[in-house]
Amino acid sequence: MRLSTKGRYSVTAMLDLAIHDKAGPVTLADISQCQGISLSYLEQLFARLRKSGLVKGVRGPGGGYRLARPASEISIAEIICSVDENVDVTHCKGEGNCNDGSKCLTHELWTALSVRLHEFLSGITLAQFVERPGIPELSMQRDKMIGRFVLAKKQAAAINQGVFNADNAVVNKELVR
Amino acid sequence: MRLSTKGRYSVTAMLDLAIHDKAGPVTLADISQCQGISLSYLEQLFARLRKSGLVKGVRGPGGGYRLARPASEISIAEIICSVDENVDVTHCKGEGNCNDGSKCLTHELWTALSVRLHEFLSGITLAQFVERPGIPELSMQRDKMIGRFVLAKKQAAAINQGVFNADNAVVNKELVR
DNA sequence: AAAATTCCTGACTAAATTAGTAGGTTAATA
DNA sequence: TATTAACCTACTAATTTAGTCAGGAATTTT
Repeated sequence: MRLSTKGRYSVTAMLDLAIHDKAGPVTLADISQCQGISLSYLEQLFARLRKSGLVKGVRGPGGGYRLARPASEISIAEIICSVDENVDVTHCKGEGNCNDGSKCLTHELWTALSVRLHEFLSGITLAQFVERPGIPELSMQRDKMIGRFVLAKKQAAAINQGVFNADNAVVNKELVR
Repeated sequence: MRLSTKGRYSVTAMLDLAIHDKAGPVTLADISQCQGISLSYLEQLFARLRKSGLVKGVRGPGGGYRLARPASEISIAEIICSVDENVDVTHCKGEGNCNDGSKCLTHELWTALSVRLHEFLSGITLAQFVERPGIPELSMQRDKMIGRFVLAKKQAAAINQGVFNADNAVVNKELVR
């Protein structure tokens, strides 16, 4: 599992979509302006997100992109994996013979870590972020300044606990079998 | 927080050091051979690890690198951060005005995620990995095939100097075979 | 003391990835 | 029909990654 700027851009863009999900599609031009990423580069990223079934494109005026599924069913791990094609980590192409004929030990250890990391990010959904206290208000404030008019009440009502609860701590402790 | 090949190389190399910690220093040439990374590139990575106080270099014949602290006190997060200098994520240099004058919302959300990820990796130590069942045995098996008889060599040298008493000799004998 | 071994440093190069550009087409709306 | 915005392909520039080279400096063995 890799974590580069590509993944970061995608996650933040998806967050943008999640925040405005109920207000309709979000254009890439808006995201481009708000986050300082070039439009065409965004298009490349969204082409992958679309192929992975994470977003749906809506053409024509008033169109844009929206989440293909509820934000509560889209994990951070999914987003990152869809844009960062996973590279071969091992150098031995899974044949298991790294220079000395025996199984490569440290590579296996790294793989184990990578799996745990993936599990961790799989447990975090877009919804958990968007529903954090204060976020809906901030979102509205920004939209106002830009000129986007979006929903008001429903989001404001969606205030509950913070993003991360005790679940993650459990994952952490289970790391070493 | 970033997670690139640089971080992966460093973590796997540090795992190698942790595994052989009791047998003495590990040379970069060995790691280079075992993991298929170039020696000079490893030297670059280890220069940073050393500056971060994670490893200690031992010069001269029989030298190499070893952990500066017990493996139980070195986290994966530390290793990754020491080689991957953190880039400015926000594009607004912390001034808080991303294009529209208001605070950049999605960037903050990303930062929140990044913090949690860091916490997650900070909770994982090298020792937790190395001490998994079966690992020490595998490690020794591999060393045998490569032709490293580090422990035996060190032990012999130590006995010549009269360091080991009978009890230690027994303990180390078990380690070798 | 000499030789072998290994760390350490800096400058340089090739490959890969990232980021951005340009120029279109298709589909939906007004 | 004109406009909007997704969608697509190919190309380019910038940056990062990975590796190379050459030359020390420190330390142990012989």
